[in-house]
Amino acid sequence: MTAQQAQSKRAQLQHTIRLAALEEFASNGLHGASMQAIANRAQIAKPKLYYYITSKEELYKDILESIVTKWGTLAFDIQNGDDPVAAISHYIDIKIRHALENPLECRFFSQEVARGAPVLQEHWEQSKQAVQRANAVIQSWIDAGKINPVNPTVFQMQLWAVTQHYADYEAQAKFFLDVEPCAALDPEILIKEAQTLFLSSIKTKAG
Amino acid sequence: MTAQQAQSKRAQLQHTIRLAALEEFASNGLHGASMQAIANRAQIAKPKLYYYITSKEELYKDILESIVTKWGTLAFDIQNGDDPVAAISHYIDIKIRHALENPLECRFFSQEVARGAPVLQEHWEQSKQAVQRANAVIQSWIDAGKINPVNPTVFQMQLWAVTQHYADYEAQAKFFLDVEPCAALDPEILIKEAQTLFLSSIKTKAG
DNA sequence: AAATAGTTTGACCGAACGGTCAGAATGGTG
DNA sequence: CACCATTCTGACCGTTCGGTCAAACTATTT
Repeated sequence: MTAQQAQSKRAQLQHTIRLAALEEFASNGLHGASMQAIANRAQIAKPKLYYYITSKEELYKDILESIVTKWGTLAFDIQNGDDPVAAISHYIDIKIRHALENPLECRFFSQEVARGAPVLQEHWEQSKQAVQRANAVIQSWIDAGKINPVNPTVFQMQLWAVTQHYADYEAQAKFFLDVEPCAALDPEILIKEAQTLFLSSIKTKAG
Repeated sequence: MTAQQAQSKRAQLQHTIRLAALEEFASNGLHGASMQAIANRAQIAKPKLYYYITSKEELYKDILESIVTKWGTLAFDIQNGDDPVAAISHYIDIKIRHALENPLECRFFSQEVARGAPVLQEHWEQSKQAVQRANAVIQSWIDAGKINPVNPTVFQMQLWAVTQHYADYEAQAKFFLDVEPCAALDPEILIKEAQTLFLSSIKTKAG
């Protein structure tokens, strides 16, 4: 085995562990997750697991941090500052697809927030800056008469709520939409309906 | 101590236990909750706790059942079948107030759903009937041209997502809205913004 | 006062928890 | 082959887990 192969094998195992931990934390939260269960999911012995991590809390913090970092890049970071319809449509599109494709990350995150976000708090300041930047853009749309007036922060939370919902309440959504638990939700209809909801609410009578 | 006083004291203690368990389960889920922690929150010794309950799972199921029963009565059970604006406005009003006043129940519920709703599943059939009844009403609004066409089930999930959000993500919402963690969110603005969102989306060009 | 019923608790159980460690296996390098 | 670093694991640590029980305490009844 070459050094590259060994490194790749190691990286692969680390990825397997992260996935196993993500599953366990997303289902049961920090306190409810069991290291034995994570080891079982990763199909390794518990001491082997501890060869690759330092502790339960560190593993939890690492995963949370990587989620926050990743999400920072796909925040409501409006590129098309002058076109509200395009910006909001695009955000809803990528956010719902992200929720359907990464439900574990989403539920991990909401588990943390449900606990009062003790670990997350360190990372919130940067999120707040993203929210405030978006607030400024939304406010400029309002001032320019491009959209009906709304509370920009509340509007962003509504966007978050609707898009995140299909990850957090995946089991319920599948049940109500008659989708088999093993099958995937259809993103197209959810995206379309969400876009309809938010775009018709912002449209001015002039537009 | 009279028999009535004893009964009342007993009922009061049972209520204290339920509240302590609700807090613990809402924060940490079924697996993450500790019976010792529940006893501590209720300020009683652990064997005393077990004098009033049978087991952790039974306590969890009892609380979940009482939540589902209570929510069944305030479901999207449209009284004003002929007035979509009034029906939706009223639903948003009571649902957001309920979320702000009972965040623990809401988070208990979403913790259960995040796990895949293993315990909740028994109760879902009745929820589905409520959803389907509401679907019929919404469809009748569409057929009568009173509202723009939407997918009725998705529309209900969007309503649920936005209203439930302020309980599930209470910590985040307070942070972004600059509300102290100990203070309460202002229901009026959240209700108003939610009503604006959903009512402007359903309004027909004719209306 | 004695008997009875309901309530509370210290001490304890086996199991599972997060985590450790010495040593066995494994693999690349001289 | 010997050597060394990396990877892996059986056995184990102290603690906490959900849960029990006999005994003590309190309150009501006779």
